[in-house]
Amino acid sequence: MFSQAEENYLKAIYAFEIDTGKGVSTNLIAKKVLSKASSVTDMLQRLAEKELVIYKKYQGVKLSDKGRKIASNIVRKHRLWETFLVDKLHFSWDEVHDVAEQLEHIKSEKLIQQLDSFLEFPTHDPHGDPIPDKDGNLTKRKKIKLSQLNENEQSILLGVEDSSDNFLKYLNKKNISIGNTIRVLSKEPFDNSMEIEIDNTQFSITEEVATNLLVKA
Amino acid sequence: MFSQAEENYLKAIYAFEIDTGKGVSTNLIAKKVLSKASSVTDMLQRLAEKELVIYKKYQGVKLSDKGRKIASNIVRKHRLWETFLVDKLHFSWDEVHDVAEQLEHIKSEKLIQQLDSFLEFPTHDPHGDPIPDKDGNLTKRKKIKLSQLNENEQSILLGVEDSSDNFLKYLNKKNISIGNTIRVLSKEPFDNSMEIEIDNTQFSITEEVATNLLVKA
DNA sequence: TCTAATTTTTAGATAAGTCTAAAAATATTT
DNA sequence: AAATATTTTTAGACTTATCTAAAAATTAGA
Repeated sequence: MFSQAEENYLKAIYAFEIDTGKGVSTNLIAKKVLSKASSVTDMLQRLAEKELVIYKKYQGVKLSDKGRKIASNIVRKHRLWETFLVDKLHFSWDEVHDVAEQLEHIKSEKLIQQLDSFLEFPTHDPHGDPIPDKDGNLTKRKKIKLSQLNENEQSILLGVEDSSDNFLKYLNKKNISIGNTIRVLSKEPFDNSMEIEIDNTQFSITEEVATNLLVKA
Repeated sequence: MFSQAEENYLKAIYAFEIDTGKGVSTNLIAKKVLSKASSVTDMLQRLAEKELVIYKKYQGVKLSDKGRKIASNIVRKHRLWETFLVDKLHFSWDEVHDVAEQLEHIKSEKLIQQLDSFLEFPTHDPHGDPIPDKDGNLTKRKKIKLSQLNENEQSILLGVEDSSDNFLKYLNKKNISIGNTIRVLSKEPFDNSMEIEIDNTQFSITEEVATNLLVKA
């Protein structure tokens, strides 16, 4: 079995791997697990010895198949517990994270199996994130263009259609980033522009922009 | 907050205190938490510094009010989780212990509150043990004489009516001890003796014995 | 009651996980 | 491409929780 610390490091690496696909840097992990770079180096060396990660000094780290399986299983547990907390114990979705961080480390095959069944085999957690199955497979999440949302609907930004440098720079300037919740305040029928709100800030975007932003369906 | 190790020691002391009422010995704790006496001494000194226990060298240890509150709260969580596992996730009562040992250390006031409510405020766990309330109060458990059980019923031995030396020696010789599960195989109407089974061993006891054994009601 | 057995404590080690400070490697900038 | 800045690693230290072996205290027995 693995310690909670080990599991947290694997989970952090897993999260970054999904996003980027390449080796994850020491500093990035340090920020995620709230520790210092030197502690991360230590841990990566221990994880490498256990063959849970592939690690070369100064080159960042990747998960081994074994490591990835463990990581996805922790994410699975985390998201099932979040679902439990919201659906059964009436937590609001901003209260669940800390508790799920603890619950995800409980070790019992049967517990997770039964919980999954009790929750009727959910595929997504209350945030809309996919729940990996036992083998780590994720249900591809359906995304729609922001332009397809109606007034007063909101969703979460999952990606972009156009990843040109110019477009990304625009997003950066406007402080729009992956994970943001976007609410459509109003739509202008004559040019299909929309007023949106992100983090309590309101501004308008053109149709061009709205069709290039993908939000959770 | 307290570490899992600390919580486990407090829980162990709490369990013995309830039984005996006096200071708990180092060796007894060591056996309970599966560690060595020297480790226990270490931990007791740390717990004493935090004022969770009253500890004097070679004199055994008692819980402080603060320590008892923490301990009873862990027992509360343990038993609520056991109830959850059996009632909601369909665990059998012999499968729940290890998992509940882990779950009892999850830290969240709200979680326990909501779980308690979700389970409809149970007063006893699946083994019939009382679930302490937030303030550590236990619902006194109802006990009945073994002689009141009918054929094919079973229960758990909770105590004795007659604690004379002779009777206790008899119980010892027959290998009957607190916590044993006793099943009534048959009752003899003419002398009220009964055939019972304990730990897969069958033997008969007189009415006298059966009326002096208290089992869970 | 004095000796022997048992229990408990101390002393010193070890492993996991963390830290700070300094050294080494890599990346950036002019 | 050299100098500077940043990132990463190493070295050494600390804390928690554990252990073994030996010493000290208590308990039990002849």
